[in-house]
Order: sequence, then structure tokens, then C-alpha cells
Amino acid sequence: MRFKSVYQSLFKKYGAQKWWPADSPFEVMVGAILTQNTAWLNVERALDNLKQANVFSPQKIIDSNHDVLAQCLRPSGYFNIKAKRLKNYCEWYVGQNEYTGLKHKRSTSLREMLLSINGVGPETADDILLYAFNRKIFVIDAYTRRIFSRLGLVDASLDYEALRTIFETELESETVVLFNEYHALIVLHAKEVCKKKPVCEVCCLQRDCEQKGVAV
DNA sequence: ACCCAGGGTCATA
DNA sequence: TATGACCATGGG
Repeated sequence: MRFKSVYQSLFKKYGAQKWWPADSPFEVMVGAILTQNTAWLNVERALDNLKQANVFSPQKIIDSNHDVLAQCLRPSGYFNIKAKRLKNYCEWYVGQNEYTGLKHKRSTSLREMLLSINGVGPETADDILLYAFNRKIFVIDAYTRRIFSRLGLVDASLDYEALRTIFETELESETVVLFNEYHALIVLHAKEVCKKKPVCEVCCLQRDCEQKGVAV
């Protein structure tokens, strides 16, 4: 019940986030790859570049010249490797008949397929599962690990799958909508609270916070 | 000048 | 299994 009460605190503080900021499932997928270890603002610039250059579809990305594609991705960093990853992903996606060919697959097999793509790791796969395919998968990111270990709810040394299992077990009876909001709220909270740097993601989640001495 | 961001892969031990 | 190097831009 602790896991849900943290959610309730966040929701009360920030309200619904309506993630993922994108106009289509495909845009979620592209954004999920581009945001790897990268600030979202820079991803938006890269997404705009792709749209301006008229290469914003799976087939257009596949057919695009590597250097042209890489230049579009430049603001989001790692542009050479991300150009390859995007092409990789799109080749797989088109080969699977895109959304129509994938939407009826079971989450476990869809997840395995995503993880087999070079350039798609657990977090990217789970972003896609949750925010593009609307599956009840809990996304574990660095913020989640940090915040919940500081709250004393999980062991920070656990690996990705172990943490995901804990969250999905704790929140077993909740809806996919809650999973959607929860991850978005965690990301927002980490950004909002620590603008100053004191590393205190935890404070406003605790009673009588006062912003004192809670930081690790 | 330094640290970090909505990670992942690959080589090494 | 577990580190470390590498990828690279932009903001604070």
C-alpha cells in the first residue's frame, strides 16, 4: 500500500500529466529511443527536425540517408548511434506490419521482441509498451530507483527486472492509467524538486518535510 | 569548467 | 555477473 500512497501524494501535488507527449504511437517510439540518457527538450528539437525534413514515418526513416538523418538528430546527442538505432527499429517495425501487426500480441512476447532489437533496452522497451501499446508495464528509470530507495521501499542495488517485478506486484490491482501517470509523475517530481541541486527528491513525499536534512 | 539528462551496447575479467 | 569505455548535445 506504500507504493500507492506515494502515487497519491504525487498526483495530489501535480495532477494528471497525460503522457506520453506525442501525436501517435510511432512518435512515442521514436521519442523513447531519442530520449535515451538525454534531456527531453533536446529530443523535441530532434523530433521537429525530422518533421521539417519530412522523414517522420517508418519507411521514410528507413529510406533516409544516414548523414541526413543524423543531422536531424543532432540536438538529441549520440546522433550517429541513434540514427542507426532508429533505422534498426523502423526496419523491425515495418517488417511486423507496424502497429496493426503488433497490437494483438501478448505483452510478454511483445516485450521480448522489443528487447531483441539492437538499441532497445529494458527502459526503452517499457516506455514503448506502456505509452505506445498501452500495456500495464511499470517503467523503471534512474529516478525511480533513486527515489524509492531513499524512501526505503526498495534496495537500490536490485537490477531492472527485479525492481519492475516489485512495482508490478505491489500495484497488481491498479489500472494501466495509473501506471501511465505514475512514471510521468516520478519524472516530473525529480525535475521539479531538485532544480536547486540539493538532491532531495524525497522531501516533499514525506510528512512535515521542511526541506531539511532529508537529502542523502 | 563541471555535471547531468526520461540508456544501451560492447569489450574485458 | 559486473564493471568500464563509449556514444555527444545542450542547460544549469
